[in-house]
Amino acid sequence: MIYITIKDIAKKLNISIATVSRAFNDKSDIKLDTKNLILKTAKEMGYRPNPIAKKLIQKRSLTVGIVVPEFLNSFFTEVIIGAQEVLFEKGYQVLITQSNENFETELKNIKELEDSMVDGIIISQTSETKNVEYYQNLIHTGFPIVFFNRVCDEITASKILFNDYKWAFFATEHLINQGYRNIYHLKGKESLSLTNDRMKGFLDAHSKHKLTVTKEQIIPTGFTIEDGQKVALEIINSGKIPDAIFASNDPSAIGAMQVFKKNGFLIPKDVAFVGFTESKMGSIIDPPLTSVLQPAHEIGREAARTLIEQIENPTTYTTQIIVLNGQLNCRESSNKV
Amino acid sequence: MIYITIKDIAKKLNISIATVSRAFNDKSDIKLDTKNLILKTAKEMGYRPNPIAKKLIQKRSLTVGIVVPEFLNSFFTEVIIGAQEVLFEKGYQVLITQSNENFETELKNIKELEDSMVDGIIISQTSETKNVEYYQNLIHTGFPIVFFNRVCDEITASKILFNDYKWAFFATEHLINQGYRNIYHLKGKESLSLTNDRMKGFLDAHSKHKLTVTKEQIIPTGFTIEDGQKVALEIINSGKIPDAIFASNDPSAIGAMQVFKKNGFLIPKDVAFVGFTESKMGSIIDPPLTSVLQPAHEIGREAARTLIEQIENPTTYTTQIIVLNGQLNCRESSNKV
DNA sequence: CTATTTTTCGTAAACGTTTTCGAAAGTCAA
DNA sequence: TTGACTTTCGAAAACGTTTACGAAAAATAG
Repeated sequence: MIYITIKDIAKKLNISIATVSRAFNDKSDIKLDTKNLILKTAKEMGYRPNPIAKKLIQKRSLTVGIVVPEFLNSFFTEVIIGAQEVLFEKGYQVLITQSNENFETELKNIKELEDSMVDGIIISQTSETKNVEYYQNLIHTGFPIVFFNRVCDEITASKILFNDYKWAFFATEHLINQGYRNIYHLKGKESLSLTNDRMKGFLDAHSKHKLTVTKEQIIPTGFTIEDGQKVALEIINSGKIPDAIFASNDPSAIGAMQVFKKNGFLIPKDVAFVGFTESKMGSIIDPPLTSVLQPAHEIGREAARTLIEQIENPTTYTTQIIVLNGQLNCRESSNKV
Repeated sequence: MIYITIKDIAKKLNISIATVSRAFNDKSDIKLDTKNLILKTAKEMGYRPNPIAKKLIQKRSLTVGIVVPEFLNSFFTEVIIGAQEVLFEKGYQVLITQSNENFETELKNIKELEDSMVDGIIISQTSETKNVEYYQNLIHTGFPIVFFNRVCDEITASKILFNDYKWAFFATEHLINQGYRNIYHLKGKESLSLTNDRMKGFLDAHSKHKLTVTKEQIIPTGFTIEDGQKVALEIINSGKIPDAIFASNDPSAIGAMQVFKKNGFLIPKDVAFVGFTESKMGSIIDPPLTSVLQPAHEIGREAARTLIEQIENPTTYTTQIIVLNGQLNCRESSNKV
């Protein structure tokens, strides 16, 4: 690879490299004629500005990191796509890492991103995140960071959120309105605020309709299909069968539903299912899964926008909490009749 | 952000920056004592080497680009994960772009990656790729590039392949062995070699069993769920119903199967289905979809390995064609009886 | 036509590294 | 002690940009 530099252009035109540089940066102190001449010959010579040299002198990497628990899940993929859209448009490169639901990997990713000198980070934490100290130090130094979806209450930083309480409430109320009375909730890991928000929505929907909830209706679970399968087996083996299950995400709902189906239960006649954070999978299974649609794409875009704002206005910027709206998509899996 | 540089360390220890640099690069011409002293104080001062400066002087970006048609599809996501694993380990950063099955976007991505001065590119082309000129020029300049999965025959470069012919043959033969006789093939876009390979496998399996294939058994289709749905409707409306469908990928198989189910056909009694490039979706639908498993993860790793080899041995490297093995996972969707 | 302002450009430093070259210091044998 | 190596280090250039500063040239005012 042989690269053309501004030096080559300068030499060819018998001008200084400063002038060539000015031509490319829309500076005012250059004559239009020379600017055009430079741009023209640069094009002819096949010049491409070296972004690395630019980054070095400007002391900005024009790179941001994204940390997600995993990206086989279509929700996170959608978020990433949305974020990339606005980041690319603004000239940022994107480094994507996954923590595999492991807190140490998450921290390792963060540190590697720091070593890569990213200008900022967008992150959805693992369900194992306990130690928030590292984040608080980072934020304290003014490092731009935006959280989304999986967030810790203790951390004060910009966050792109979803009203988990409200939509869990609606989802539960939907089941109640359909006539289901013995509803189980598969709740996620304790450390995440969304876990408690969704559970609170579940509980308050019951309260509103004067229904009591017993302790055994609430079952801690993980976020994977396998977690759902495991918990479903336990429920079936216990002999106490609910008439509906509200899972705190789609994969666990799908896993549970699979097992119930396999064991001869009719969906939704015997047991109804509602998921959360609608996934493509949910709509192709049989019966299609009722779920809360999160605006994943918009979450990504909003996170990117917020992060860029923070990066480009380090002094004036103040943290933002943005709550986006969702939608309950009712499908067959929760249709009593 | 205030960064510590080797200058700061040099000043503090009253030595030259050259020596500090040597300490970090395992150079031989430095005394062990001074090296240890430097590393120790560097750590104390919180020094982090600036990767951008390093890249500039070494004239390597230590970055590679990946171009995929989309990454909502779990196959490509898996490939990316595999590739990232080995690339990260070797110190490379990864820039991921998607072409949205659009050739112009694909080319735009390539050019942007070039502008980012990536050291190499891993790519799976869109099904619309027609003009191979740009690639041939690129390859001719010695630019490291590895193709996988979606590949053009006309391009001579390193490729990580799958034996599409063989596995399409096996998949078809499986249907024939099950007793299906009127099998339709949903084939993909012409421009991809895998399209023809899979079709040839389909045809040859029929020949082997002395079955003739009529023209209407082969239907050109796209690669999405929607494409599958559309073509299924057309088939149903035509009134000529096959007893099995071999699609050239999972989403189109899934889309078609959905429509047949909705129209009252029993799977696999009335119509059997076989997909290709096994996806997570295929295993959770009802009935589970028979499909050819491609070693996506390994494809990614192999592509990365090959690319790195090419980047790091520009003179001695010769192009490699690597064919990986797969597996036919027979599930309910193609189980006669 | 001179004085002043404005426009346009070149010089040189800077960004944080790596690396070549040569010099100083240390080691060893005789 | 001398000479010949060997080890260890520093000075300085280089990578390809941007930009502060000042000078030259052009434009304007009087």
